[in-house]
Amino acid sequence: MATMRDVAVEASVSVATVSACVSGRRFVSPELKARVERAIADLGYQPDGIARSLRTGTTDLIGLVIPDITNPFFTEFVRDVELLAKADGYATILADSNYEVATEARMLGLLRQQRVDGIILCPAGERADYNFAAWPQELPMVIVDNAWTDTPFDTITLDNVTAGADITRHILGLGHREIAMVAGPRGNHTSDQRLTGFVRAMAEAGVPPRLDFIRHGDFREAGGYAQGMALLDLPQRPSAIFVANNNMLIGVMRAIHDRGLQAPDDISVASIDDFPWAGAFRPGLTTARQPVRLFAQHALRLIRQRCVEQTLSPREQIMLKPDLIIRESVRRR
Amino acid sequence: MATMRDVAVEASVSVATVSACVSGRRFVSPELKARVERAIADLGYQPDGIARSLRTGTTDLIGLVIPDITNPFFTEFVRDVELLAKADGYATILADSNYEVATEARMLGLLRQQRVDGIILCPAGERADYNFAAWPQELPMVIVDNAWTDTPFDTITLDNVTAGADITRHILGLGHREIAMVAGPRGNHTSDQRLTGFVRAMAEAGVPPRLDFIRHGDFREAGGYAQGMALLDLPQRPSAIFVANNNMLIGVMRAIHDRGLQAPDDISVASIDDFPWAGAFRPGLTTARQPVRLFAQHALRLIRQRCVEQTLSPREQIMLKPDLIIRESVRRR
DNA sequence: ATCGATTAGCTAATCGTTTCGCTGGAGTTC
DNA sequence: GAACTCCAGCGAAACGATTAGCTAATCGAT
Repeated sequence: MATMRDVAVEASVSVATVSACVSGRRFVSPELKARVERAIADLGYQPDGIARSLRTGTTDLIGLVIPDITNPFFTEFVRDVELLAKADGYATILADSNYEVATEARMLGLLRQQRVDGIILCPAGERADYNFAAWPQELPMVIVDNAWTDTPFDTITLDNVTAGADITRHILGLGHREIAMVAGPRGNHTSDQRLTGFVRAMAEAGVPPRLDFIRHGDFREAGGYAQGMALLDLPQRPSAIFVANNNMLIGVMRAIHDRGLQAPDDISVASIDDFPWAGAFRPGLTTARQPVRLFAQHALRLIRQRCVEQTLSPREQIMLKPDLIIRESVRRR
Repeated sequence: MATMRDVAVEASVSVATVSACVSGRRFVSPELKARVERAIADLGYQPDGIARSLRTGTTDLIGLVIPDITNPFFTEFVRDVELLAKADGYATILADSNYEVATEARMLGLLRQQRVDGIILCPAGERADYNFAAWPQELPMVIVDNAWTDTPFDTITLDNVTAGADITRHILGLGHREIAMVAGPRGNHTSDQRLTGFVRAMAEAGVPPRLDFIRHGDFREAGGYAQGMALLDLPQRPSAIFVANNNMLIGVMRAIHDRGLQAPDDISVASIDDFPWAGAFRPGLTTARQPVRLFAQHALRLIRQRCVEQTLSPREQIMLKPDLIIRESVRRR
């Protein structure tokens, strides 16, 4: 590989001048510039990003840590982040924590070592698991999606209470009273909020939810399947199921299928998180869609801001509203 | 941030000794080791990966370039690559080319600048668009999925002809004769191969395919929808449609839905590429599944191999068989 | 005692950039 | 024409690790 020194020799100038040409930060006379550019082309020179990073202290890399890229919400989020980052001249290091807090911690450490310019974290677990007192304050991090309120970091979340309440009100509005919920893991912040929304909307309607209609899954398909099965096998099964996320929804749909039932004829279904083909199959699924693109935009804006700003502005806690997308999976009762 | 020098001062040893402790490559007496470790803990020191990389010439980073992360095949592939890479101590830089050859080229250049240890490329376009003569031979690259045969690189692909033929034979075997195909873009290698398999199987069965039953989409949902619509609106519509990939399948399903038809009652459907919830909806979709995990394993094995090996072993061209997954979307005729 | 082998730990060079601060010639002002 | 200011271009010092090569201490063998 040709280095800047090689180019300098070839063009009979100093390395400083080559650097000036490449970066364009200093004026170089047209004559020398032409010589340097020729030499660069002749040698096929490409600047070494590592050396540059060492000197400048900036890598143009951002770290993106998510719990499960297979979940369409995160797939979409990764796509949007990568797209916008690229447009800003950043590359993205992707790390999938597989919902394991230990893995997540390892990856955060690794990103720190790689000297990324900023980190976007969609946490796998709960507050108690983290020790952010020791976090280097020159490394901006923004927490997206599953954020608790008392971190020192910027956060971006869905208004999960509203999302849960909106879906529940929609189901209630179509005449259902026997409504079950497949929530996420007990103690998970996001799950708790969505459950709160459900309970609140039910209370408003004067329909206290039955305890055995509230079940906790794992935010993955298997959990949805298991909890869906449990609900369907109840002596008196619900007339509608509200599922707390997309993957568990898939599991619930499979359970309904396996019990020889049809949605929405035999049982109605709705969930939080939209996905690209939620409308492509029968039944088209009614969902509360998260504004994923906005999540990505805010996250990158915050990182850029924190990277350049001198005086620390107060942290932002952004909470965005869901969009209710009504398709066919909840039927009037 | 504390540097190695700070640690050295704190522990009253030389930087060389600190380095020896951290890397474990040299023996250090227990006494000094303890002092160094104390200092590291006290200062919260973390080694600087950038500086290390500059010196050692290795970044423990691999680049992964794909055309569309939203496509479940690539989502799964990204997940597998990242998972296996992580286990090997590599981090993954993700780049989505959005099926644009120019973007892809930009990202390849960027990865080169970042001095990644290896690149896994799922090409967006065709051979003609690339100039790999100038590729630095110390940077291993393996081409996955949409690979042409005359590159200097290792390649890993599905046996696309077999996949196309398998699906077609399955449809033929259930009594269909009026079979249409929604292929990918004209001139795309993968698409051409799948089409070849289709034509070959039809010819074997003595059923020459009708020309207006062969249509070219864009490997994305919109194209599938458009071509599906065109097929459904034909005066004599086919009894079965073979779709060349998953995303176009979604589009075709939507077209069938929008025309008030049902699969497989009114029309049968099958495709290449499985996806996680292909079986979760009605109808469960019959597909030829690509062995994604194997793709990832081979790709990483090849990169590791090329990174350490002294003498250049001949390039490998790996071609793997699909798994036919029969569900309900093709009905006996 | 002396020599050589062994070894823990240190000094300093190195990786390839960026950038501070200097130099020397050209242009401007009296 | 002396005294100034400019400014293009250069030399050399960072950045923070790794590591080759050296030093000095220890030990055993002669």
